[in-house]
Amino acid sequence: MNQTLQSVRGMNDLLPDEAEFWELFEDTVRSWLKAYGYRPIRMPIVEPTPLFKRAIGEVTDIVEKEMYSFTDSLNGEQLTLRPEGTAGCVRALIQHNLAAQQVRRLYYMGQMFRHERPQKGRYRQFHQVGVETFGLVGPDIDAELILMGARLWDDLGLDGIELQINSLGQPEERAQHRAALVAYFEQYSDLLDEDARRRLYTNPLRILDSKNPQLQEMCAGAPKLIDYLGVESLAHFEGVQRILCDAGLPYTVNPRLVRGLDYYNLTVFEWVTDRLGAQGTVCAGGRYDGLVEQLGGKPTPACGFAMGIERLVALIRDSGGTPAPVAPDVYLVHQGTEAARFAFRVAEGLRDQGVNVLLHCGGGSFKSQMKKADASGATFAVVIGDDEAATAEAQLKPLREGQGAQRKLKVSELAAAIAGQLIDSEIIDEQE
RNA sequence: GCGGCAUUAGCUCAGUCGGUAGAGCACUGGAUUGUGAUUCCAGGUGUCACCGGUUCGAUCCCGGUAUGUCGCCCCA
Repeated sequence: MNQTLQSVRGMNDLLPDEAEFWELFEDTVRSWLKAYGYRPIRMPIVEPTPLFKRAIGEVTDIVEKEMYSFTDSLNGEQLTLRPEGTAGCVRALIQHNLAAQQVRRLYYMGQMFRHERPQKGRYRQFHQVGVETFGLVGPDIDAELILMGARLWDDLGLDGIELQINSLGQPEERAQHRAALVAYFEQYSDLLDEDARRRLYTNPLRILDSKNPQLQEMCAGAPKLIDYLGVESLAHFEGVQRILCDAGLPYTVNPRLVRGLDYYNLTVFEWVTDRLGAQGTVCAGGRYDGLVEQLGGKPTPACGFAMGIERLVALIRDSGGTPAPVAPDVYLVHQGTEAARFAFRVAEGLRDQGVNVLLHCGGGSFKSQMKKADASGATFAVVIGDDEAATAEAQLKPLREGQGAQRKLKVSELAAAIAGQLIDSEIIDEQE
């Protein structure tokens, strides 16, 4: 195997079986979004590096060590392959003044790039569906975004995905809590392990997640974020929960749920499964009211989430979802010079009438062509030799059970006969 | 970025106590020269991931690299 001709580590090819699966997933996602009135937007994969530094935060792991950043050698611009979609979406919103046009609900799907060590469910090029809303203060829209998730899991036939929610409050509330938390941990600095010491000033909230049992005991008494939330923040959080309760959607309030990106405030949520090992989060999001202004736009409240497509597709696969491969209606078998010329006309004529035709190419005996017809999964073989070509006829041979014997038909009758039998067999399928 | 495990035919895998390898599936051809799926016959495939070391000799032992996988970090 030639080492130089491999895909980049963590960036994978999707072969036809897998790609068909993805198309099915994408179809489901699009009709789900349409049901909620969301409209598509497509942003570039490459954006100016400062966009992500300003949006995500200079001191986050993503910006510090995971971004594919480079200098355009032709003009010296600092560019980055997008590590997430929200920043670019907000940039587009501001640049085209979409908020003024009452565009409030948007979605996109596409690849993102983070230079992490690849693992199952975590790749350097990965794909997200992003859903963003602008100009809506919530909590109704927060709850809508959460409820949408539940419907999608249902549409995809998935269960066992659990909802966790939390409120991060406003930045000043969070800052007060963080200061109190650091002060608390400093009191017990002799108890902190190496890991916790490192996080004390970078990410003190993560200390609460420590698996060290001694630390867990001490953490139980640590200041809680919810005690630092003001009246308005609490009311917002309660408003979200009320709608979730009204909808009968079960959830867990996880006070330790935080986000890896700096721009979130108030509502945050995650949909989590225990079936994907270490990468259990399939969908996560929350409110980011300050981001639009932070990036130079007019103050605009916003809320959204992102789903990991690789993770969701893996879940669907694991739960046994394997779609039937896409098969043509007809495999067109032909032999002879005149038959070959005629076959092209027949194939195009059938396609004109809505029949999916795989035209045999490359010659070979009838026998070998029939083998390929069978392997293609086609419902029918249409067989044309020079005899048929001479009389503008074709043999219509059913390849599957219960569809009768081979018939010789005028080419002009072919499409109708195929359509008729396809409908008949669908009725039979439904009765079964 | 850190640690554990793995890497043999297109796919799934077996195997050699160190003497350069096999099965199933798939593929190709044939069973009276124009017809698939079942059956029968025949056929081919691999630098045993890559680079180096030990050895008379390595796919098997050792080291490094690459890729995957599990966990950590972090995250969708």
